Amino acid sequence: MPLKEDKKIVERSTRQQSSILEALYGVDEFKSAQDIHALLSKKKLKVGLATVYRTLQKMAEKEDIDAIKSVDGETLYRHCGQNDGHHHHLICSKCGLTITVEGPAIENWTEKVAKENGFREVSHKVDIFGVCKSCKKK
Amino acid sequence: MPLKEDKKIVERSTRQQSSILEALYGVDEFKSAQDIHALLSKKKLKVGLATVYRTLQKMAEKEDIDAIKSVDGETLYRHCGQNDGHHHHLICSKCGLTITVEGPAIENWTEKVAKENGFREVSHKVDIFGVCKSCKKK
DNA sequence: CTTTTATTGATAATGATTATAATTAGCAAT
DNA sequence: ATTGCTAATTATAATCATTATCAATAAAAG
Ligand SMILES: [Mn+2]
Ligand SMILES: [Mn+2]
Ligand SMILES: [Zn+2]
Ligand SMILES: [Zn+2]
Repeated sequence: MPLKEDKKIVERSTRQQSSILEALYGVDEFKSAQDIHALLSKKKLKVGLATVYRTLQKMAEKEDIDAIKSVDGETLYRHCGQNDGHHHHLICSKCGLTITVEGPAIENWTEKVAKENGFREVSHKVDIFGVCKSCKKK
Repeated sequence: MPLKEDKKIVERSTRQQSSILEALYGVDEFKSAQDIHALLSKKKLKVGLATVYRTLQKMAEKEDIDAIKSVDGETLYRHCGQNDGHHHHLICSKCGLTITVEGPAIENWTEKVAKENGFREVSHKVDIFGVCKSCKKK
């Protein structure tokens, strides 16, 4: 008789996951789990809050979406269509307008600083918050 | 009779504030409000938790101490003796070892990126997390 | 269809931070 | 030394985002 088979982790696709994905892809600002949940509710799509949290985290881990922490500690997610690799953000703290930026300059700098100090497995998070031009006018 | 005098906001010094200050100056790692509160309790110094929170925030606003957000969202404070101006940190996520670093490179970069995109009142927070040399050995 | 178990979701629990409101205590003037 | 003003403190309740539970549901495989 065969011993316990290797557990193979099966991925299952669900309507909930699709809904969440779709909702996030529909906006191009950073949104919190709560935001997305509210957004789905408004569309009469019933998805549990816990599921929204779980799904967004999982997608962020897989790097399918970007995650940042707002100034007041909330985790925000965003789908960054045009950009696959490592990058950073310039975010308007008034309206949420987000611009994706790349920077060999900082990449090199953090690398260098870390190396000089004998650090390994370094990660950095560089997000710039400010007020965009159109918000400045008001 | 004199009308109401200009309200002068008086700063009052208290034993609580001194205790908190002292506690923070005694360590050179980033500590949370809760950490400091526990630390004071251990020393039989009774200071309300709310007071610790308030005092640390106020000191951070005044730039007397540095504040960062840990990966899991906690606000951490540290007294950075040798450095007054704007700077960043290289932090060991295992042991908390913190190295203060300055970087004209990123300063210029963020400035440039912001300007190019018409952003104003920008602020950035660049903290590098990694594993220090001695932690790597273990 | 049946089995397996990943996934969901209602809800309770957590945990950091903040608000409240009554009490305490600097400090300048008397 | 005493008083008055009000900043500061503190115990406590309230918030609020996020996580843990765990029974119920439903993909995917056979
Ligand atoms: Mn980078
Ligand atoms: Mn800087
Ligand atoms: Zn804006
Ligand atoms: Zn270390």
